Amino acid sequence: VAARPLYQRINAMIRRIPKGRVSSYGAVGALVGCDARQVGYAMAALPDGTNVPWHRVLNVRGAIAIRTDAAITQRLRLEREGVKFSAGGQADLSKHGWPKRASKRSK
DNA sequence: AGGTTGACAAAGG
DNA sequence: GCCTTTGCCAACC
Repeated sequence: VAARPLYQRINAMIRRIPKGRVSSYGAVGALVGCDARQVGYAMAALPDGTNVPWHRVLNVRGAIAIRTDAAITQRLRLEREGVKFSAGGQADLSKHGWPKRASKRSK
């Protein structure tokens, strides 16, 4: 499994995220066996027409991490999939989080 | 071969 | 409860 580049393993994992759910960098990182930062790094390296639903990946708080205009696109796509955001622009990970068993801490 | 960077996270103040 | 500092580890220069 470790034969492929790390970012490709990460992308494969993110593709596994069901529609209408969101995961976190830390969770994905733990699943692929690397640090959360590498997940974010992999996202930044994604091509535009990628098949990876990168918009389903949020930080551990359930907020969008990116600081560019793409954040707006990300939020819109998630809302279109049924993910609701709080007033502060945060999604409820305990509700939409994935995987469900590995509940993230509500910070 | 070495130093810098970064779509994060957890701990400390 | 918010802001700052430290740790992480792969990719890039």
